[in-house]
Amino acid sequence: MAATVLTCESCDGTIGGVRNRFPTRRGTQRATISDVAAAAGVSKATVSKFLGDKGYYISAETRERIAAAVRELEFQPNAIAQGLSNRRSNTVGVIVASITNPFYPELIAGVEEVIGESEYTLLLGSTDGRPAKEADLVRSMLQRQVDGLIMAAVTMEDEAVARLVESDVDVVLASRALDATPADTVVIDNVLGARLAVEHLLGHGHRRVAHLAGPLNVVPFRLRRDGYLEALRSAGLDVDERLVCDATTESGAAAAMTAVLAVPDPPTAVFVANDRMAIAVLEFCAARGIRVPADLAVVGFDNIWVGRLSGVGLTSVDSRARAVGRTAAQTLARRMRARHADQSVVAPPERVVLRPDLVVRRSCGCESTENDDDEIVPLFF
Amino acid sequence: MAATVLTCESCDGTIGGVRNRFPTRRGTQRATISDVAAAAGVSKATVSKFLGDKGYYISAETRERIAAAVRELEFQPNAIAQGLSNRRSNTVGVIVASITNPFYPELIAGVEEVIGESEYTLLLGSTDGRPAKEADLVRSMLQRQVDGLIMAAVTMEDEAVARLVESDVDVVLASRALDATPADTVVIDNVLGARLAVEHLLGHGHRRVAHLAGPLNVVPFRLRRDGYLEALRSAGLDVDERLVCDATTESGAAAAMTAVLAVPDPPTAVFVANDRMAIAVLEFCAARGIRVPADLAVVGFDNIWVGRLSGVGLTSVDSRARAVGRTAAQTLARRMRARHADQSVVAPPERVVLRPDLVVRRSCGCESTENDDDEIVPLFF
DNA sequence: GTGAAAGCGCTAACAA
DNA sequence: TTGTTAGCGCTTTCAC
Repeated sequence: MAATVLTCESCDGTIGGVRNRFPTRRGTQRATISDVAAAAGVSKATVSKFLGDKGYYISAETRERIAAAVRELEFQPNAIAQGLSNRRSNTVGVIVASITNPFYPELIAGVEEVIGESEYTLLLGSTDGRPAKEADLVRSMLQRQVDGLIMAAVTMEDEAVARLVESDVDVVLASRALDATPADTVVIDNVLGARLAVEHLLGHGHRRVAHLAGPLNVVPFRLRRDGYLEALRSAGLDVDERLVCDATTESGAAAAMTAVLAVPDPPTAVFVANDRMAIAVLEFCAARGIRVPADLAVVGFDNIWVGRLSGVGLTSVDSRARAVGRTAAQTLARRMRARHADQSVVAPPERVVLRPDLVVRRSCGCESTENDDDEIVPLFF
Repeated sequence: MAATVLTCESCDGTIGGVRNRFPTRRGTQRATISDVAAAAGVSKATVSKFLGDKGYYISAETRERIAAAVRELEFQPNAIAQGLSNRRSNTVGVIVASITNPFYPELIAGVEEVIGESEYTLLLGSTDGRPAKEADLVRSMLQRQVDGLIMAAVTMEDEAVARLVESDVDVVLASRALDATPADTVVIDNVLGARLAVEHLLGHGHRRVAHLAGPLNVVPFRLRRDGYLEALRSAGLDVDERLVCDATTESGAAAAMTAVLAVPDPPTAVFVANDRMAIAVLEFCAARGIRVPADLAVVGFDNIWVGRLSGVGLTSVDSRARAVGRTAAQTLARRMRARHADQSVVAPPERVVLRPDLVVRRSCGCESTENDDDEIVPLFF
């Protein structure tokens, strides 16, 4: 049972003449290491050694007495206090652009897969693509002394990111690399991914391929557009500026598509910079009676799970969210371990580039070749 | 610029005869309140007062000097230290069953919507439906001194939850209510939701309605099954046990459906306990050439966004994930505020029951009536 | 083997 | 208006 502090009427809430800042609080106070020490009849230091089991010698008898006290008082070490003393919080921050875009939960799950095994806990933040919120989150996480930070959403200026990377937290970028500053990075090859997509469409015989881009101040989107351009040029095709546009919302996507399709000699295919937009395009087509892929072939990017549903059948470039998350977490873990063990030798930054794959389904004009791998994942949760 | 600690060769890393535990660390040390105090030529206390701006009087001049020092040193208060001193971490934990089930990100987004405005940060955990992991997460969050906890996944024993609720953290249950112990709770009426679903199917003339249930040790799933049974009974129909079954994975769902459809006088409709499973059923039907809704009408539960895609068209009971998250966060915020302000008066626990709605689309046999509300949400992130 | 003491960075009560 | 001081709960050094 935890130490219960009773409301003590005779007591004036004073300790050594100085008023206690936290007189009597409602409920049950948590036991502290001092309580345990007192109960076991030893010093705090001994209890601490016992708890840390870092190879200190403690007599079997003392050991047993402490264990009993811990059990009795249901003692749980206060991680905040430990953190202050150790100068580490055992906590890693993960900043994503949007928790409701299925890409990110997948990435987070990858991070959890590896971090969850350790003693670390995840501090999560979602920026909704708002740079201000991103800055806020970074600040707040640094103040909370995260030991490491995975940034899967960076709209910040390169320079700000660089400052962060050079600070004394370990940072892994999981969305874009930095040109000037070397930093641990795990990304996919966005240019290649886009080329894969566009080349596939060209392979189907399309010559007028549009591109629905994301906001070009976000690096991966810019790279995807670059890949699109490259693919066209390598095929000896001219780029028609009117076929490249971006949109911000569902209705915006519809408007953009309307505009693109109104161009003389309209596109017969479109490469969309991410699946959420691609799906919006699919919906747009369904509503307008535009047949996919007969009238318009569509390829997306990210390969979120929705795309594989038989009613959707979206061909998409797999951006390996889970693998990115996993790799980023591994890189971070290695980094943190190194810092913990040794304070001077710094390994050079790692830059992992994962290879995206094109997952072919119906929307590009192929027969769905996919051998839909039955997931062994529980469906309830 | 932050205070840089240079590697000082002449210095023996000793302070007052006692060896410093953290000699010289790589990189830039963060400035502390003492650094600021020194730089501004005032005491720590004054700096603290300045930072907290809790209406302490500080001369304009001092104020300016401190501000300058803060700026100069890029001082960021250490939230861990603040937490230790204040006995609060300004952090709230959110435990969900699965981050990759779209229901939960939606709930989390709701929580963020209201918590994000405040100074609190989210500590996130996903249990994957594993009770052991759930227990671990709770422990770890308590050790990290979360000020509040939102539990959107409870497989724990009632009694354990009750102990938690009676502890000195504020807890809001967002998935099930407790029978014995009063506790802040935000849930939807699962029984009603299930009735809505089944009654709708009965309204379509179905008389043989199957139920694909979730694991019945999880309260909401049990309640949904109860609602299913109630609806049948109120309609004067017999319950055929063979039409009620559960499954664990995608292939399991397929097996369950195969079994159910093999029963003599097979069902013409099925009410599925959540959308992930319902979608698995839809996929199953598509693969087998079973037409939905002609051969089999399907209604799910949760109304995850995927259902509204034109290629899916899943009729489903909206479980108001976002609203639940938002409400839970508001309740929690109120609770934490109260605790912060006053330590004795305890408001009675709130129990909010949200009303689920049936969202009608094609899979039940209706013409899709849905007026698909263009979201004004950005599609990129 | 065990304990006393100092200190992690911050806050608040009280004195000046 | 500002400073002194005593913690918050824990870890580690160093002395016993």
